[in-house]
Amino acid sequence: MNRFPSLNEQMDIIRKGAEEIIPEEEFVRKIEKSIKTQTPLRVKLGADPSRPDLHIGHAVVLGKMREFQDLGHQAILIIGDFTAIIGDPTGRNKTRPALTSEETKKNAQSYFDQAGIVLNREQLEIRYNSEWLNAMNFQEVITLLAHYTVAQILERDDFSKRYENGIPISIHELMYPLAQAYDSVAIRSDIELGGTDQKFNLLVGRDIQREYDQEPQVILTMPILEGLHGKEKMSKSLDNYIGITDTAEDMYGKTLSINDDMILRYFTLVTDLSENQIETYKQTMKEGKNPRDIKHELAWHLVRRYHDTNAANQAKEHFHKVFIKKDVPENIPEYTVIDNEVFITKLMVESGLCHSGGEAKRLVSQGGVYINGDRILSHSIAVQIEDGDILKVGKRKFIKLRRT
RNA sequence: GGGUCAGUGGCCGAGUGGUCAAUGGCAUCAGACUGUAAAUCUGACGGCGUAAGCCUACGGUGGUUCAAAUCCAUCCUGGCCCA
Repeated sequence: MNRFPSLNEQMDIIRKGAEEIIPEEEFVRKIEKSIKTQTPLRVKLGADPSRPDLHIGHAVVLGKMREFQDLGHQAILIIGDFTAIIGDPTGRNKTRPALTSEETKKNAQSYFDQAGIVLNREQLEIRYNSEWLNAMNFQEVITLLAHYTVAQILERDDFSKRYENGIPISIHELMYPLAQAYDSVAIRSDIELGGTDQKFNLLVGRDIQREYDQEPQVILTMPILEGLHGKEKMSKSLDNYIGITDTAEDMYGKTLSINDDMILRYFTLVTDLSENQIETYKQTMKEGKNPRDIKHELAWHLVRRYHDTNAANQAKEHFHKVFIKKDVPENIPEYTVIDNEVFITKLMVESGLCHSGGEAKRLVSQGGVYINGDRILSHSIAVQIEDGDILKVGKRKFIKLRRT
């Protein structure tokens, strides 16, 4: 009785969507050994508690972790509560602000709540890296640092670029990869997952484990998911993301606004469909089916994964109603108007649809404001409001007006 | 410690005494076209005001001047060179 699937079955699942497995032969050997000895592999994933809002870009690597869980391996989520006081410099061109320990704790909880949507919480080992990093004394820190050289650290191109461009690098930032690498030693990880942007940090883990006489971990990198417009990576600050906790309607709608050429990539990286199913979609698209229709399928599957089938159906219906038939959505916020007549710009600001009068004025003169479907033509007029009137600003902001 | 250069709107980056709410690019927003795609085109893009106009902004503070993002002093932050 084997508790693990065969090598080939495992490899097929694990390779899906993965960017790199380094080194792959070593990984195959680990899997073989695991099957032979009936011992689960220890699979490490670091969570950065300084960014508590997860989006489906983060879920790419979480999904891979889940696949390892489903194959019977031991998932270990490292909450980087200690390393958060450094702040991962990856991809940054400036030093990150340090977090207080309270913020970190709060964020860690919220991270866990969201990651739990994708991961199997029952089979998850959660470790805080302050457990061992806080316990190190200065001598132990020196010992760790002595295993690495400045040249090795500066190989990382975001460091070297900053250095060349005269952008400051604090000493403590250089220690980040080593701290993260030490996590691998502390939990004796067999494999560590991460985005391709983590490749350097993950590789340092191998070196350091070797220095501490451990069998080095294998690393598996997942692609970084592009945001909705397909240019930059998905990120909250660029506002091109689909949040794990977004409503079903938002998820559906945002998915529909991605570029056509990202449809298959999204299928592979963010849905739980098999490669065969995805191949079928690829074929139908090749045969000339409107990509729009495939995108609707994608959106449906995405919502189904993060909510459920029912929510997916409702989101689809909602989308058709509001954006295809251009009806007014249900459940829109209400705002109570007191006066008989109000200036349109004032109303837009007071009801929270605009940040300032200037913005409101601009929107009106550009023809983006409607009451009950009629375009408002002048920003300097007062309008009569009836109970139940619908104010629409831009493509998707609605408010229902109430009279007392 | 010494020398030197720099810090401008969400970002990049012009401007070096008045015509500067500050050229230009990116991002963003609205409109047209569509499939809430993409590409393209048009326009907007500090706050308050229906408007005339007023207010706040060019690292901080203080000063010179009728007038400063622009000049001076000082402080903070960073780069580079020398020690």
